[in-house]
Amino acid sequence: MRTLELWTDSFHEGEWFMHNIKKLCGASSCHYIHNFIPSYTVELDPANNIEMIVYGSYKSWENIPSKINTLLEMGKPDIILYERESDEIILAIEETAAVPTGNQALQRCERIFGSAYLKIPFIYLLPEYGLHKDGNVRRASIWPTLLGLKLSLQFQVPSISLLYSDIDNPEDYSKGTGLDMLFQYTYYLIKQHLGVMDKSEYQKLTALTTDIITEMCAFVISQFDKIIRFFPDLLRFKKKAFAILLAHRILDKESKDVDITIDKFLLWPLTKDRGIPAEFKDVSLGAINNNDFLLAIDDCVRKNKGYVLSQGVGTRPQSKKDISGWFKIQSAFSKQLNLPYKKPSADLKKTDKGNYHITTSKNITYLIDALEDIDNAYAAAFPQHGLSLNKLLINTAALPVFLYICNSLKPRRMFGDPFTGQFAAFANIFCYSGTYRKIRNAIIYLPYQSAGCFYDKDKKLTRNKGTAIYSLLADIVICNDGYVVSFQDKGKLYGKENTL
DNA sequence: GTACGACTTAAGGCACCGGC
DNA sequence: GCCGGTGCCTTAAGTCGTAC
Repeated sequence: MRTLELWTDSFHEGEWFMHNIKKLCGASSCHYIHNFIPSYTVELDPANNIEMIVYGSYKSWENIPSKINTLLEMGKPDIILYERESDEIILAIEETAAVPTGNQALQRCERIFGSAYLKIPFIYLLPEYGLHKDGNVRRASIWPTLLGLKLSLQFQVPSISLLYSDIDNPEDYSKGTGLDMLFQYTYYLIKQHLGVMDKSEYQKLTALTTDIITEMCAFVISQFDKIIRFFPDLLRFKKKAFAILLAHRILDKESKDVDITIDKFLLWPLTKDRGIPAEFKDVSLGAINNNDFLLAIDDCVRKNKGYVLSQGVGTRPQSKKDISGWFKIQSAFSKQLNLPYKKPSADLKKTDKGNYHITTSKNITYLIDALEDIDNAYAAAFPQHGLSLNKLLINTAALPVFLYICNSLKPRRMFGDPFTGQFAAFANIFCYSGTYRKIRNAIIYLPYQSAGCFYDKDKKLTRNKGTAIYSLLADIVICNDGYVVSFQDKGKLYGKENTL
């Protein structure tokens, strides 16, 4: 009898998984190892029994397999299904009831990316409709679904998002197709992994995969215009042939693709190639708090050298007391590296309620046609360093740029949720082609974060979820006062001192 | 044009946990 | 006990459509 291990954040999630997967199987029984570790024997089909052991709370165990540890470095999925005998992760699952508001909808995307990057199948189960605290219903974001489709194509591994609930029953598991599809798909993946899948079941798996992709595409088509002003690949998303092709690519890794347009999947064009459509004309530019670098980037957009995608912008003001405390800690981080810390030259703008805006640029995502324009803006705003971004990024200097801004002031906050997930989603979607060919530079700008936040007391790059993701997806990070951490150069710090 | 309110965004709060 | 990292969730304030 083969034994599978269920690694979860809590026993509760393990029990939830077993409760649902058992429904698709024959007889089952449960006993407890050492009186507390649940071990199920499940009749997968009349010819195959399997044992499933539930390990709750990842960090409580000493024998955690190294493959699971590697996956956890890029974010913690709720459930990981693993077989020790073959040392293979069969599947990772993320399950949430969170209402999709703002960047929260993107906060789990680094897990989606991490799994696909490690060629591990991933299923994300989330509500299509959620009840917001204001009493109104919100519909899910398109970004996790877009990311899943792109990753499935790039890494030839299932990365799917499944939706539950409906508009009249927000957050209700029993509505919609998501929950049923999750466990049906899981059941097939287990059988496929164990090599006990017959031909008719493989056909059913193919049909199910095609259905899931069709639903993911349909969801994006019905929802994109609520979230972005422009969507680049609509025709493909409407074609059933694409769902069939992608299902085939995911399930039959030996197959040679015949569709040479895969590389152009979801390609975000240059302004100079497509011009500025009318819907971009009224886009909101400008800064709340003055920032020379970002004002120059806004100018690029005004001159048709790039565009922004956000629809509506947000600001999250903070109290004066918190702000001054965080500035002190940021300064201390800079001091550790003997760097200056530069506060904004003018006072932060005050809100009606007496808080202060920390927002610089109102948009946090820019797609800029040429690195040269970013380089010019950088050189004008931070002349003291004498740095050329064109030279720093010499291997990718010909590529356009995705610029991500995080105005977070609280030290090291940007390494955690929701920022890491948001960056991971955008960096993959904007900066890599359908065959995972790099097509844009990914540049992060953190106006308030000291470069010192990136290093420990021994001046080594800190190891956390943020730096793990940046190492894979970011080219450079521009920190406070223009100091640059280069992830093309293993986290080396650049500035006028040219130190680390 | 402006007032309103439904809706979106972007930031930290906070609970939990592990190391010291 | 405190402190820092992580991850789920809350919320200040801006946006934008609509009605007058």
